[in-house]
Amino acid sequence: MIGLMDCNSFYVSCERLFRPDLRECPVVVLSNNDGCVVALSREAKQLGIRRGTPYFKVRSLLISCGAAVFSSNYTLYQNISNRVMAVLGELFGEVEVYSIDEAFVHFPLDMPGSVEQAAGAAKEHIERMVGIPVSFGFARTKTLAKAANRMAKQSSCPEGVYVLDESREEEVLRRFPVTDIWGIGSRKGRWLLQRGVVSAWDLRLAPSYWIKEHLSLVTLRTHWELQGRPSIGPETPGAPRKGILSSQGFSREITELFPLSQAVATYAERAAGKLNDQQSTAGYVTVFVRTNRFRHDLQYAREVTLRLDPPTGSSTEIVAAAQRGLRIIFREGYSYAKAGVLLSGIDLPEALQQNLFISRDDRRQRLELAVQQLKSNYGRRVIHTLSSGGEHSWAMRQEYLSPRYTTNWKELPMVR
DNA sequence: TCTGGGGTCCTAGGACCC
DNA sequence: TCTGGGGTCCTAGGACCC
Repeated sequence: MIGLMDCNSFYVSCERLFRPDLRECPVVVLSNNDGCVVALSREAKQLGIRRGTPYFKVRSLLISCGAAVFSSNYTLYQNISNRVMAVLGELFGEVEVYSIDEAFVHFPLDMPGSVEQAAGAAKEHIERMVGIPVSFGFARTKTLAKAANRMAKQSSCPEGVYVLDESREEEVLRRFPVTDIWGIGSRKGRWLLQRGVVSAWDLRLAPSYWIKEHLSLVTLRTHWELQGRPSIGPETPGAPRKGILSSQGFSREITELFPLSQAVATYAERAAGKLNDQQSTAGYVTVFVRTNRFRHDLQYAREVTLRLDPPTGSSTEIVAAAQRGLRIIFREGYSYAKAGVLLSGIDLPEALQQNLFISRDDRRQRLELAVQQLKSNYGRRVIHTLSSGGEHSWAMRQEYLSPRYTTNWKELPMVR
């Protein structure tokens, strides 16, 4: 059987780990720029707040209820996630990490006891070793395991473990809304509802040719998975990214070229850093800028893609290209709210097509290497291009950031 | 005042080939 | 009068995921 482990309200649980005083209290975690609510504790859900709600709309409600509010602290969450996955790996062997708070596991045939017992023990062990509450759903396929996991999170399942045996599939899927199935989003969900496909069981019974014709191969796989035929393979572990995006909204709108180009340089450098981490080169740089999409006046959004020939991993070349791009799309007279840099055409250097007409500058390569070395030893911001430096008055808002308890010597939790 | 960021895969359609 | 059939590769955009 395939199992899906999912951390309960993961970001909230990470914050609570170091703030046990918040265990009973409503807690929310905000997106970048403290924009939207992206994680909620059970108590916060009971206040009627939904994931994705803009913070400014619920701020007064949260304050009046004595809720704790946090900015996203990804450094902390990623570190806690690594710990959860490591413990999971000790218990189940191979783990397919699907997201920061989810992983698929297999129940090994030689494991003693029932699936329920093993998952229950694993849940307890993770909570004891790392301190994060998790849920397990087991079933014949990934899609069914996802559904089982959802069952495990319901109040009717206090153990937090749900094993969806084949014999129980019909009973469970008949009550399972089609719109809650993994792979059915809002668009397909609406389309299916209009045609009387209401439950997961309905989708399982629908004719395959009808699904293939009107929906897609992806939905056909979902349909097979609901029938118990595994159709979604494993993700390749450690596969290099095919596109690398760094973008961010500004904490205040920008009208001048200079701060905008500073921001674009910063994002380009961040993207180049991720590119270097996977030791690849990029063939294209896309730069985009846009005004506040929630405003009705003076909308402007444009992007441009420049070719890097030959492909490069050099942060200085990538920054320079991004700034060239910005000068092409920048227009005076607008208030910019967001910019971003996307790297694509990504390849490993071995696969690199050598450009016969341009010889690589050896000194520049040595410089790149030295810069990378410094960054990996002393942190990403220890050295940066001049164009990304200076004061970032537009920098992300993070008013409620918790300390990086587990990854920074200066921010270790104190026990008094 | 204030509305996230980062990915993946698939499909359709165009350009091009024989 | 009559205008094939089969491919590949690339890109943009859509839908979905967390």
